Amino acid sequence: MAVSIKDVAAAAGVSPATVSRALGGGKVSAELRAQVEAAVKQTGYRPNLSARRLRSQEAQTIGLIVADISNPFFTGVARAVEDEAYKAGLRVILCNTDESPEREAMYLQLMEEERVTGVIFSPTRTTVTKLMRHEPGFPVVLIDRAEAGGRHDAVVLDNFAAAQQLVEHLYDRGYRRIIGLFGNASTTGIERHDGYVAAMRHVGLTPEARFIAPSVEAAQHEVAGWFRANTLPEAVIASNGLLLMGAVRALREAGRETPRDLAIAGFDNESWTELTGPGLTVIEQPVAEIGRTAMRLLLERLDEPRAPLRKVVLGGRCMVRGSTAARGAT
Amino acid sequence: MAVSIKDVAAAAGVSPATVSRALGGGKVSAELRAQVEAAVKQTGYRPNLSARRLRSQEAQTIGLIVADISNPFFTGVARAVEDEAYKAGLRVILCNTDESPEREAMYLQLMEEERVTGVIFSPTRTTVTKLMRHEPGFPVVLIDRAEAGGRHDAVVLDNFAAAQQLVEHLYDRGYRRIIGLFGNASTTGIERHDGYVAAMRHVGLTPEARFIAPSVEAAQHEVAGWFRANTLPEAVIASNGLLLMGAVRALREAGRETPRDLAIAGFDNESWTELTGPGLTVIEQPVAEIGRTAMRLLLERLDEPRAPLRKVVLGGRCMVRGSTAARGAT
DNA sequence: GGGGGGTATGAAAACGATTTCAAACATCAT
DNA sequence: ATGATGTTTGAAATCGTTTTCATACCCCCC
Repeated sequence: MAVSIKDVAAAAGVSPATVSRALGGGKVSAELRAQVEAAVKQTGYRPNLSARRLRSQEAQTIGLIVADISNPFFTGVARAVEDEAYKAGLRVILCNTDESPEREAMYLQLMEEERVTGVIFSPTRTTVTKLMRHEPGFPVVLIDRAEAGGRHDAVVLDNFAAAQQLVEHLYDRGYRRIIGLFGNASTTGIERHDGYVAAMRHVGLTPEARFIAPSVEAAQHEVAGWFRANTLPEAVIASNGLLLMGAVRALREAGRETPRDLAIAGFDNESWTELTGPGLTVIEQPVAEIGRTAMRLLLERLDEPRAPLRKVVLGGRCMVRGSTAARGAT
Repeated sequence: MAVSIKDVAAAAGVSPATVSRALGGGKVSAELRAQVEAAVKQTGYRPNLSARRLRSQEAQTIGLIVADISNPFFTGVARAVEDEAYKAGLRVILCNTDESPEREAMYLQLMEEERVTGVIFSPTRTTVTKLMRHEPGFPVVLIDRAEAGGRHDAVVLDNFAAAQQLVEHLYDRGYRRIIGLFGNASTTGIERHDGYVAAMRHVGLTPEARFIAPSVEAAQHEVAGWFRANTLPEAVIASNGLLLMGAVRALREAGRETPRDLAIAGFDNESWTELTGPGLTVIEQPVAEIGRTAMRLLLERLDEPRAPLRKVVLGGRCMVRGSTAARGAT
């Protein structure tokens, strides 16, 4: 069917071995190399990657398994990972799990069957514990979410400190009754919750936390409930971009405004947070840096499989905008 | 190294052929099948996809090459494609070109080397003409953007009609001086431009179109220029989500408001368009439907390679929001 | 009881590349 | 001139599957 290395060899009047060497950068006389290149051009030869991988036993491919491809945080990370991988001569298989443990398991198995070189992975809480049992046949670098035990390299945000920052900022601006909204699928939700609780206690306030599904709808429903029940707090902290959007939607639907009726702060500096109302105060994550670091950790791990585990913790930056203006200033 | 089908065969006391048949759904006695399954479990066997693909000559994999993975339009399409592919037992390799013809060429070549079953592709204008020369070794379904000549199946929005709709809507609301902002990388920009011009002429207005790079920054810069030069129109139509965001940003930076100072309408019903200012009037594209249809066309093409070409044109829906409230109503 | 027809199984070929190994040849020092 | 050494090339083995082909077996019917 398609043209194989044998056809090229025949056309160039050399052996398949020589063609392989000429294309793979081996030692070949300039004369034969030219013949081979001409033959390649003439026949329109394209190497068969399956055959190459089978024989050489290296896939030159990494898997990138993210929880939600429509979340700007992950697309940002993906972009950085892809750029770095490309520089290192590696291909990337991008997989989207939608926070579903079943799909995570499916993709991890697929990665084994593809015999990938390594995997960068943002697991759900469910899988993170399961990962510790069955050891896959490739190194794994966790991003965004890490295990407590820490059996894999990881790069994460300093979630505890970031949540603290938000609480302190709101406290400084005069807000006292502050509810925290956290995603229940990931470990980041827990860490941010812990930072929130610690900071609240530290300034002498009573923490009120809600763990909900990581979706716009769940957050919107939760916050809308506060309006209906007339139990609106002074401020809300949303643990990620989806929850943040849900909170904003609920506010708009109720015909209210931030910060007059409810101060809002959250995570993920998505481009729309700048454009809604007076702008939303958020923690900006160093997205590209996370992707680059994950790739670097993976490459180093491949180089040195027995090196000690490493967990890189990056700091977030608080972008203050109008949604947390000083209380009563309006 | 890893456990192969021979190891399983040895463990089960059968031949490799039998193992292959047992796993592949061939005819095997219940007894042996049970032995094989036990052996698979015991040895932890995972088939090697490279070997399988090499021998069976079918990749069971499609490539999905999109122009911008951080654009919600494409993530929406990708999600639908992935779901459908999964149902059909196909894997998906997702590639992001960032509207770069070089990366497009690179990925198309990669797809050839992977010997993929087929490709779904949103090409730049540059590549769409080049595609017509070199015929790749797999069927291609174009999405979002199609060739004029039409050598490949395609599924696109009715861009002409959608742009018309926006112009008519703005005209009805009392706006007269309407500038159109179009992306210069894709064929959609051209089609939307044509619809805009036709509709403007039809109602007796003078079209004023600008072709710019498909980025937030380019649009922001363009619109900001209008403020500086004091040549602000009454309304602007932005040809996609990025340009729309640029226009909104420029407006905010100038401290102005929509629709009082400038009416805004555009394409792509991204979730933030609902949350900014009084909401933005946009054309909603049937994202999931586009993905599903593309996958269906591809499967049908694989089934019937010689069937006549098909181009599916889907209609958009106009979501009217506050950014195009009747002129002077405020 | 012997031949025909189907079925389950295994041996071996094949997929398309890389890599090992050996052979051929050139180079150079003795 | 001879042997040692190194370099370039080709023949053949190999990677882990699937698939073809042959074989052995069973069942049934005449």
